[in-house]
Amino acid sequence: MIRVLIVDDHEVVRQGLRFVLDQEEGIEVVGECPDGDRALAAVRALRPSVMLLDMVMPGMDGLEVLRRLGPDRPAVIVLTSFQEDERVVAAVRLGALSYLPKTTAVDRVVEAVRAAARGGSVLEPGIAALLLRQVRRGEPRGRLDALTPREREVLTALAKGRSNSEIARSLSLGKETVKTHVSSILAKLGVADRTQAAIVGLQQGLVPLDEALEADGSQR
Amino acid sequence: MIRVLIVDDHEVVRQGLRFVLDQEEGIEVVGECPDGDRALAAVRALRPSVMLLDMVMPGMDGLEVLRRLGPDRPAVIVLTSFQEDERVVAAVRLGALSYLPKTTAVDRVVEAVRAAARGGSVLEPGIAALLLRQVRRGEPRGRLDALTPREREVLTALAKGRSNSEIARSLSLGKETVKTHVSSILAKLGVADRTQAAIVGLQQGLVPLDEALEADGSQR
DNA sequence: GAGGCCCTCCCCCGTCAGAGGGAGGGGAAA
DNA sequence: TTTCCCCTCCCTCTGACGGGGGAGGGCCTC
Repeated sequence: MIRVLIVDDHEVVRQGLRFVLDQEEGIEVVGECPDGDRALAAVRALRPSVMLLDMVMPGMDGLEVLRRLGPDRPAVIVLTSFQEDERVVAAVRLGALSYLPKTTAVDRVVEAVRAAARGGSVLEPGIAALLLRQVRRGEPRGRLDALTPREREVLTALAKGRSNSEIARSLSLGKETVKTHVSSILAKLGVADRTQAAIVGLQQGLVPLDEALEADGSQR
Repeated sequence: MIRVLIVDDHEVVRQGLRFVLDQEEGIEVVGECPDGDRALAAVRALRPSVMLLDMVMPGMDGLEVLRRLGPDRPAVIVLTSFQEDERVVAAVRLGALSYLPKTTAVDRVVEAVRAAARGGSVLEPGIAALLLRQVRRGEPRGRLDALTPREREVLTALAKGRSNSEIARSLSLGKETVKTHVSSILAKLGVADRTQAAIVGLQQGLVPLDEALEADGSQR
């Protein structure tokens, strides 16, 4: 029996997936979660063998969930609306077995679930092309891996267009500390200034482009 | 009987919606379409009273469908993944009755369908706030049409991560001139600094995100 | 011709950003 | 324990950035 956990903030999507998967033999949907926090808890509690994971969620997004999964993790299939996203590569690097756009036919989703249970992958043509392009471009070196967690936080804020003192305020730091972090970020990323660092952060999917300037929580 | 047409390129979403709506009394799903062309044909052929319309679709998108609907149109409920989008306003202006994020609970979707059949609207709090904000101030930031051609050129270079003097060199200008252009760009876009301006440029597609840091023309 | 916008360059001036030091505390690994 | 890295804050200093102006020339429209 393949135990599946569905993680998606859209209720219609969860119901649709459950409806489809429950009709399949040998597949059992053991849980649904609308966000990342509950997903991590559900993984520990339910021990699913396969997790269908949405990338875009309020609060903790799919990438963060992937980062925080322990070593004893389920096989992860990422199911998302965005193909052109740089986060495809990031997700694969973080251990996702399959990366399917939501436009995928339901048969393929079922196929991916069965493949994932065996450690296999299902690749849509569009995704395959994107991955190949990334590999070909060489040195995809998820350059963000060199950053410490704190630096990644700072870069996230920086990629949203915030100034040093705004970042300091939002992270409850002195602005000198922020400057220190920014300096090492620039050095590690090999870029010249904060604008270039912001671009790298956006390219690596640290912040979705369309959320980049929206003041989260506080307003500008 | 409320005759519903579902338009969405995601099969899981269509199945989920059909599953939910078919369980409701007085509601009948008369058709599903994966794209805009077939949606327009289905509207003519099936005469639905309510249409659930996705914004993001390959080929003709939701806005275009709204534009091309004749006067004898079904009540339209837009169902999409994007809240922060300026397309919310555009869709409402084009006659959409309700604009629901896909995170909406299924009950609310059913409610919206029944309301739409009577010509009514269902507003999610997030969308309501967005519409109010839009109404309150005419144009938000991000409009590149206010820029002069030269300013757009400068913003393009800026969005690639270049400094003022690099921009000056690449456009054969004095750097004081570049500063003048940058200042009016910041003013017209309503942003605080060059990083935010770069983000706007990237969001507006002035530079494709994956070409942002590549030195233009030559590589690396 | 006069007014308007755009492009170009110039000035001053204050602030911010980034480089290059140092330094203390904590935690993990040797 | 020592060692190393991370996080935090501090200092100085330079140059870039960005907000005020102004000014001349080109082009179009009225």
